[in-house]
Amino acid sequence: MPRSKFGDIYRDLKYRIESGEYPYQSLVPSENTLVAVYGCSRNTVRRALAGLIEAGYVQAIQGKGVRVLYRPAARTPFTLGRMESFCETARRCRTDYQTKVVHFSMTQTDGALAAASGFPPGADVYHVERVRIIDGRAMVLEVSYFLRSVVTTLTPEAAEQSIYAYLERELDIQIMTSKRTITVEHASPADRLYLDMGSYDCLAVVSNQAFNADGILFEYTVSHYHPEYFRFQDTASRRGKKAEQ
Amino acid sequence: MPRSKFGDIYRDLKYRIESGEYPYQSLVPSENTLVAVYGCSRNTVRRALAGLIEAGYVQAIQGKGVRVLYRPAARTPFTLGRMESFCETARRCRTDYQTKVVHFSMTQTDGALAAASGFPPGADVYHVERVRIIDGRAMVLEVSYFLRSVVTTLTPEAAEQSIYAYLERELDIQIMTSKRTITVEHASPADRLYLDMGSYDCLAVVSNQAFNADGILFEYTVSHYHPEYFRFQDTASRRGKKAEQ
DNA sequence: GCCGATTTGTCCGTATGTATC
DNA sequence: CGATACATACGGACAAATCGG
Repeated sequence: MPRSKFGDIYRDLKYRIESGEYPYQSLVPSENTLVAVYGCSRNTVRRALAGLIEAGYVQAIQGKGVRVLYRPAARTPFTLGRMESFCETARRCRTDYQTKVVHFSMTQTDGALAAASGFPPGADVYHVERVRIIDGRAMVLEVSYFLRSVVTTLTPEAAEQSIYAYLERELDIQIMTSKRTITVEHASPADRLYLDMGSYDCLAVVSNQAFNADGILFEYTVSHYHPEYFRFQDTASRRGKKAEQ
Repeated sequence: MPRSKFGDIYRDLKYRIESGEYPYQSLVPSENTLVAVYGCSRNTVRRALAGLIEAGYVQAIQGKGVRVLYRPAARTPFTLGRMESFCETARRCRTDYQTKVVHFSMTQTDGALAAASGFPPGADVYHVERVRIIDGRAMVLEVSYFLRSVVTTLTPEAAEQSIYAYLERELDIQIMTSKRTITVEHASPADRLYLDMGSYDCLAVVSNQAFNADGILFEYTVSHYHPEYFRFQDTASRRGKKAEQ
């Protein structure tokens, strides 16, 4: 279901760039040309281009054109980026994976958890701990808390599959905003218990806060990644000089 | 120098949010109200709001309003985010720091470096290695390559200070786009030689490609961060459904 | 160096659709 | 249902940067 015209144009241009029709360092057709091609206003074309800029696919150069910065990745074994869930990432990378629920309970946030998660103190939450197994190796330990006032019902069976698919399909809950913090920490005894750490004594820790369509913080997850299965990509672009201060 | 009206509005709203005038979970004034307040068109207000959404400060809810998601950070000792240089980060965090140039040379890209950096093979580059010392502890090892066809002159003295300030002031080179990849790796002998690794045997590795205003890749830097001084923050928001595929 | 054509950047006004209350 | 609020789209105008003659 093509929801918007600028979204269609965005996807079309993105596809043409990925397929090599607009190669690295070349200029895509000018905005006025695209207006004629797609039969829309210049504003709509510019919104599509803004999306490509944000995705790091192109860069606009005033007076010159829009240059392609995209290059096909030689190999991206397991790249975490933007707003994918673990299951989506695994599917995209065509890896074989499995999920094991090692803890499932209902509890209330205490002071420390409230401070770390951003939930109000004393709130009812589901507490779920899962181990992600990739190609037979336990690679990720995820400790999640879901606010029960939003996520009314949750079962270990749903957690065994994709929780996000369950939330979206059954409870009609979508993640609209996601705030992440990445750090590197010593592996804890729990990490050593559940994960195949091998020669590593550290791991990548991703703390994530998810907000639903109403702007309510409803999920807090801390994911512990084995170093060999952690990779995060990001693109930053300076637009107009807005960024400062 | 306020270059744009939507940039002014963006900064003003951001300041009001940070100062607590629009607290967490509240709704900022409606777009039409802001149009009246700032005396501009709705389009301009929306561009300012789009910036705040991307920064994770607010979230728009159709039919309801724009909700504040920002909360003052309790403790952010050394947060790497968006498009700051090391010196800017250090200044923002008011930490005492120092830079030591441990290598400076001119060379050409070989096959491996060309593949990793994205530079063309055989290109003339400056090769700079620097150690960042924070509060007397060597915490970051940065290995950088600068394309000489863009960065025509570079000296160890400029590298000892802020290279970006030098590039911007002296050579009028600005970073317009920056592509980053974050991984976690074992500490190499060079890391152990230069950094105070303590009990850690891993570090955060940030590979960075920087493009200038012409969309030319001119810098490739691999930064090795001590785990205690690495923190990366990021916000992702789903807008319009554009993100899929 | 100037000028004009091209191209992106900013801004305005308006109309219509959709979701919330 | 109507009022409010955000989402999408169109059109036009002018500024700023680039480039070629």
